[in-house]
Amino acid sequence: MATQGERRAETRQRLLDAAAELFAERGIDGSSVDAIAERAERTSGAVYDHFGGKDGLLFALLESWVDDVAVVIVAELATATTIDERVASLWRNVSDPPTGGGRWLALEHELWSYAARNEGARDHLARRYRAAWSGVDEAVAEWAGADLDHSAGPALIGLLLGLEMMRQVDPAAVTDELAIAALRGVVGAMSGVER
Amino acid sequence: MATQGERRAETRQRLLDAAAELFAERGIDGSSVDAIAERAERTSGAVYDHFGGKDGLLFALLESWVDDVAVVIVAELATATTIDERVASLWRNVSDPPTGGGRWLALEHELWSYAARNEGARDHLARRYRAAWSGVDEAVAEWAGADLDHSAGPALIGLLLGLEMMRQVDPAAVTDELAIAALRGVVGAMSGVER
DNA sequence: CAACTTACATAGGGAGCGCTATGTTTCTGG
DNA sequence: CCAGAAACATAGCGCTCCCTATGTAAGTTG
Repeated sequence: MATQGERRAETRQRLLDAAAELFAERGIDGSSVDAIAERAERTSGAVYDHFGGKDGLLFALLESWVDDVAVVIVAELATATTIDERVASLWRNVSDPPTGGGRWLALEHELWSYAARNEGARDHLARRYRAAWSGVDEAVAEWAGADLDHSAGPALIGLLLGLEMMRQVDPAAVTDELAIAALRGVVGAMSGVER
Repeated sequence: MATQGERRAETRQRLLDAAAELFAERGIDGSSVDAIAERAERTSGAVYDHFGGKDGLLFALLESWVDDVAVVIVAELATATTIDERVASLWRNVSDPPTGGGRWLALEHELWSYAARNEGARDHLARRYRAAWSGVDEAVAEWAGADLDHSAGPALIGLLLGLEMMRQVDPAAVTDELAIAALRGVVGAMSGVER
């Protein structure tokens, strides 16, 4: 048999995966602790022992999952050389993300809605986004080879999210070319290369 | 006494207003029918008589509320003359909307999450956004005085939504100047005026 | 003004929820 | 090998939710 530590680690991961799936599918409020435990092939007792409750599970999910995605994106960005390639890389990671099986945006929406009503979740979300902004700012400043007129982070991340939302409504309406053109337009506007 | 028609109309509006407030505050799942009715100073019986249930109330809310906002935005857009003014007008209507008391985005998020799990709501949302896109496309083509390289609707609406999301995380990070610069960048990229 | 209808209120059933208290099995340290 | 702890399972309490069935008062119609 496995050690207790191994058993515990696997149960933890199973619960996190199950929660991510169910939150995206049915919403946070729509996912009962029992349903999450059942999908993880455990029972609710395990959830309470590991995370103390539904909120604890949500916060733990937020931590683990964001770290995973950030690593992949940064790695792929480093291989691109032109601005178009970099922007395309960003867009690809949003429109066809490496993890989460396309339910990424659904979960993100759930977290937003939840954060709007929960201070702890709000702080979590704010930290995540501020970190992402400053990462983007550094990268864009480097590409542009100059200081920025405006912070590019909020505008670029916002556009990425907004484009993906629109693509969700109608995939045909947001082609890759359109997305890349729009993203390039914002990069240009923030770095002041035009006009 | 008022006529039955008047009574009915007022109850309907009270219920819609109460639902919009509560959905934004506590989420759709977090708002019970009884709580909505109580805020409207009615009882749950009135909700079921008027809308047949929670879903019916949500759909009715969607119809009425979108129409209201669209009218205001189109009217204000008509008074602007330069592209910057028009873009600023769009942004102002998103960042400081005429109705809903700032809870606009919270309700929008709720609807998105709900639509992800409900086909009827998904169709509603798609219709709304497609209408908004084509409206924006027509307007931008007219401003630019030329055909567009890409459909500007999805990119512009997406950026507006995304910027407002970022502003929600940190109001100081998304100044009006930044938002307008980014929006202008996208308009330029879609109409192909640069490069 | 009586019969009818409309508009909403009231009461409660049935189901599901989060969480706690406690039981059972598996591992670990001496 | 055996106490004790750790990891999870089980049972059930108290609450809330959506919805239906039914009651009642006000308005409408002939």
